[in-house]
Amino acid sequence: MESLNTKQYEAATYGEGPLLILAGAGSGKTRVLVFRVAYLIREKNVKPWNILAVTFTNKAAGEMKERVVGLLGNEGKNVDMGTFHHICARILRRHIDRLGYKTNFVIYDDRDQLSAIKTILEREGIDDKSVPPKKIQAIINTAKNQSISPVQSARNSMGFFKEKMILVIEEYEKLLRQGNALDFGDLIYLTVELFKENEDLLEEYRKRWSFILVDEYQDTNPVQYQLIKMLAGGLMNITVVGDDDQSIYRWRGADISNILDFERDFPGAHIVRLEQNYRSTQRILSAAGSVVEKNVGRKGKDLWTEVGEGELLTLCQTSNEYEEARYVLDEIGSIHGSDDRRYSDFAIFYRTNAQSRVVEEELLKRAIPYTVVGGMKFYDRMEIKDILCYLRVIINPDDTVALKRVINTPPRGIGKKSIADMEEKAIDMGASLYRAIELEKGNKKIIAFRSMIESLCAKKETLDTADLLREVLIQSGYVKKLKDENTVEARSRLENIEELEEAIREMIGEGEESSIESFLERTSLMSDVDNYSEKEERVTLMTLHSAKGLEFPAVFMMGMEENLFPHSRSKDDIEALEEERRLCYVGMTRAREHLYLTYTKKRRVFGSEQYNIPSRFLSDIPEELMQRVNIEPAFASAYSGSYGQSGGAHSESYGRKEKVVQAGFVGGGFDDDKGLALDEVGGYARGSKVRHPTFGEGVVRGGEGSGEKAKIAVYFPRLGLKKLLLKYAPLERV
DNA sequence: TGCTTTAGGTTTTTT
DNA sequence: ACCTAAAGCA
Repeated sequence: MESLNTKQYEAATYGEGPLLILAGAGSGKTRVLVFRVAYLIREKNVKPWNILAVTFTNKAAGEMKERVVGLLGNEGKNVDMGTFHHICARILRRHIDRLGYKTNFVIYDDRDQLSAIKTILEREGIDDKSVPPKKIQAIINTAKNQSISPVQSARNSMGFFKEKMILVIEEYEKLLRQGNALDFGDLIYLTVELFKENEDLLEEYRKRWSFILVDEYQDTNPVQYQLIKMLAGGLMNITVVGDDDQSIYRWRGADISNILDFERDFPGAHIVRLEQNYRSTQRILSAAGSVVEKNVGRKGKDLWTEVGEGELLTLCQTSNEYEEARYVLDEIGSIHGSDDRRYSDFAIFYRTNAQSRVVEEELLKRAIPYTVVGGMKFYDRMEIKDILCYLRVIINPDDTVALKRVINTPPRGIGKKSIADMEEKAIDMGASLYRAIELEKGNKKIIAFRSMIESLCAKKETLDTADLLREVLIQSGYVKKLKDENTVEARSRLENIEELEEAIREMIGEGEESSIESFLERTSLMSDVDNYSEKEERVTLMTLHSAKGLEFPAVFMMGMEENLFPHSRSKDDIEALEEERRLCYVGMTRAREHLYLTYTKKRRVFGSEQYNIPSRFLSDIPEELMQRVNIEPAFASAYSGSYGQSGGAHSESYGRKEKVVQAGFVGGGFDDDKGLALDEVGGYARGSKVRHPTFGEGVVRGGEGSGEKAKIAVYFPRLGLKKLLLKYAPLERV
C-alpha cells in the first residue's frame, strides 16, 4: 500500500475514543479506513471480529475487505463489514424472535411494500385518490427513518383523511407481521427497537464490536444515528468518515446535522481534516469548490492538489438533447482515439434516469460498448420478481404479497372474484390468504394451485435452491408459457431466468450459506453500484447519485439546465437547493482530468418541448476555468463525423431500436438483414459456425462496420439473430 | 377469464 | 415518450 500523508497517518493511527475524519473528495479516505483497520489489528491487538465497519454500498464493503485482506492476509476476512441494512438483517436473523417475528423473515422491497398498501386499500374499500398509496408509503418510510412508529406518526399528522390513513398504516403493519415480512425501514428501525427492549443483547453487541467505523457518515439518517450511538455507547470507540459537502440523501431521511454536530454528540471527539486531493486537477477542484461554496450549512474546507493545473473544463451548449448526446460521444471518440484511453475511462452523468435513453441510442448507433448503472435493476424485472415470489411462497405461504403475485401467473383461471372470496374468508378467520386457500373445498382451480404449492413445499426438503427453482419453473408452467409465446420479448425473459439460475448456482458454488432465505436477502439488498465493475471496457452511464465514491479520468455531466439540475422539484426549497449544489460538487469531483458540462436550449420532456436556461451552477464557475463550445444544428454533421449521414438535427430517422442485453453484444430481434452487408468480418465468413459461451453454437449471417465498431451477426438456433461487437464477442470457431 | 385497447400518470435521486 | 393499470371486448 502506498504510504500515508501526515493527516492520513494521524487519522489511521488515532487511539481510542470518538474520531471524526472530514475527508474531502478524493482525499484517500478508503486508504485511511483500510489502514486504520489494519493498524488496530496489528498494533493494538484488536481482534478482527471486534471491528465493525459500516459502508454505504456492498461494493464499498467488498472493496474495503479486499484491501484489508491485501494488508493482513486472511485474518482480515473476519472483520465485520457491510451496509446498515445488511448488518441489521444479520442481527435480526439471530434475535428477531424476541420481537415476535420468526427468524426466517422475508424482506419487502418498495414495490412489495406498495402492493401491500394497495392490497389493504382494496380490502378496506378505500379509494386510492383520497389516500394515495405512495403517500402512505412515504409516511411509513419517513417515520421509520426517524425511528418513530409509523402509526404514531400518522396520528400526529394533520389532514382530511387522517383516520383512514391511520387505519391503512395499522393494517399494513399487521399484514407484514402476519406474513413475517420486514420492509427496508424495518430492518434498522426494528434493530433499534430490539436493542431498546433487550439490554442484554445490546450489551452483547457492544462487547463484540469494540471498534466501530462508519463510512459516508454525512448520509446517515436519524435511526442509523441512533443505532450507532447505541452500539458505540460503551467504549465510544467510534470513527466516522464523511464530507458534509457530499451529503446527497436528504430525501431518504439522511440528516446532514449528524456530521455537523458530531463533536457535540460525542464529546471529546478528535477531528482530522483530509484536504489533499489525489484525484483531480486544480482547475477541476477550483470549479467544483466555487459551486459548493455558495452553500451556507457547511463546515468549509480547502482542497488542494499536487496534480497540477490541468486543462480547461469544457462547457458546451447544444440545440437539443440529440445534439448533446452526439457531442459527448464525439468527444469520447476523439479522446479515445488520440489519447490511448479505454472506454472504461469515460463516465456520463445525468440528474434523472430518463436522460440515459437518448445517449444509449447514440451509443448503439456507434457501437460503443457501455453499461448503464441504475434504472431497471435485474431483480426488479417482471419475470425475475415472479419467480422469486414463487420461492417466497414456498418458504412462507403467509407472504400474501408474493402469493397474490403468483396465484394467477401464468394465467390459470383464478380471477379477481375467486381471490376476493378467499381474502374475505381469510379476514373472517383472522389469518393470511393462504390459510383460507388451504381450507378451500369447492374451487377446483384454487385446489389445483394449492396442490402445486404443496408439492413444491415438499420438494424444498430434498432439493437445493437451484434445483427447487427448476422445479418451480416446470410445475408453475412459467417457462412453458414463455416458450409457447416464442417472441423476442419472451426469449429475453427466458434468458434472464437462466441468468437467475446461474446466479443461484454461483452462490452455491461459493460454498457460502446458500438457503433460499439468504439468496432472497441478497437479491433484495443488492444495489446497482454493487454490480458495476470498472474492469470492463465500457463507457459508464449513471445518475449523479450513483456516482458517489467513484472516479473517472473523463467525466461528462449532461443536462446542466435549470429545472433539470437543479431539479424543478427542488427549486422552492433552500435545503433541497443546497443538496442539488452538493450533488453537482459530487459529480464534478469524480473527474480526474477531463470535465465536460453540457446543456441544451431545447429538450423533450413528457413528449412536449421544454426550453430551459443554463443551470445556475454553471454561472458559479469562474469563466477563466472554462472554454465554451457552441454546437449549432447546421454544423452538427461536421461534428458527428462519419456517423452524421443523417445531416439533420433529428435522429428519429435512424429507425430500428436496439437494446443492450448483456456484456459484449448488442442485439435482440432483427426482422431484416439490413446493415449486414459484409460477407466476412474479422476472419469469420458468412455461413461459418461459431460458439459463444452463453448462447451456444450459431451461424454467421454477416457483418457490418469495421475496426473498433465491427459487428458480427450470428444466428443462434434457440435465441434468434444477435449482433455482437466483434471486439468483445468471446467467439470461438467450431 | 383473459387478451387488447386505452387512459393516466410519470421522472429526482435508492438502501 | 413510455409504462402501468383499469376498462372494454371476445
